[in-house]
Amino acid sequence: MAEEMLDALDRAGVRLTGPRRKLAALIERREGHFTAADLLKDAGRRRMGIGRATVFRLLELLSEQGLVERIDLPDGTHAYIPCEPTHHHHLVCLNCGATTDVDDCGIAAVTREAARRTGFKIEQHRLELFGRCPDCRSAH
Amino acid sequence: MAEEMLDALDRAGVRLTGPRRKLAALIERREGHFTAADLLKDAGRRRMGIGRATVFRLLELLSEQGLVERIDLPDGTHAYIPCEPTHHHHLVCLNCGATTDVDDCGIAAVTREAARRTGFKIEQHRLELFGRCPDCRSAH
DNA sequence: GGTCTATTGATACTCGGTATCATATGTGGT
DNA sequence: ACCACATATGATACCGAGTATCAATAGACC
Repeated sequence: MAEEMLDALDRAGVRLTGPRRKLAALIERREGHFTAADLLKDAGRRRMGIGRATVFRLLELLSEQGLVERIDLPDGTHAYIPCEPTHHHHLVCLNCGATTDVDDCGIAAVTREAARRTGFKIEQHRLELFGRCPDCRSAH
Repeated sequence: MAEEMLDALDRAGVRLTGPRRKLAALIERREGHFTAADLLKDAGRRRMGIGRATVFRLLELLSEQGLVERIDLPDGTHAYIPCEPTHHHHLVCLNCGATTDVDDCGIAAVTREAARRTGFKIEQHRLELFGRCPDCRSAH
């Protein structure tokens, strides 16, 4: 997956620098959602001298490429999650933070219906689902 | 609608103070979404001496009562919109910022399907729709 | 009106994110 | 393998949204 990110960066025509490689590796070993501060802490712990700005810059790049997405958690805070660059929605575990992607699932019909009722022309949507992942459910 | 807010505050057992009344009135005359800074500017223009903290405090109260909701715009910024205290979703005009509420529209089926596919137990969801409102569409 | 607690506004702070800028480093051409 | 030069970097300063603190104020109930 770090490969995937680096490929995407390459395709985007940006340089494959040391900090970017290291950060991609750190993102890879993360599970669930994470914040920029989390990444920075990871980097700091390993004494890679990576600057705050660099972290934000990479997250922005990756999010332009759709490999990472910024979501809004129910408590109002932001987090990033690694994901596939196709349109999809996120399922976030409220307990452990694990995330999964789900594709359409019938949203198209919902937006069509909402458009019909309101007269809006709907151009984008965002759907986020929150709950308990299978692991956290079974761990009673 | 300012009445509605004040009633709700009263019901919530908090005091109906001057600043709260004034801010409720300001929210009422807003159209579409707004930020805390917008409200503060409104208040400043009218030389009501209302503090920053007070604005945030009221928005928090109102959002606990479900009369205002904080949404995440596609550009990543936050905004508040006045709305009904029942569960619903928001339609936001990307052009003028107008908002409407829509209720279920078939989301329940979507979450059920997503739950089936992933094994998650879904407890909350957030759906935001963005597009062009009827007025902005007709204004070619 | 008086009392007492909730609320206020000023101020300082935190935290996520961005702008700036001199320095360092990939990259493509030779 | 080297060079040149644009791109990326990290330090630092900054910004804007939101929160904590706290002495002063003002609702609410008697």
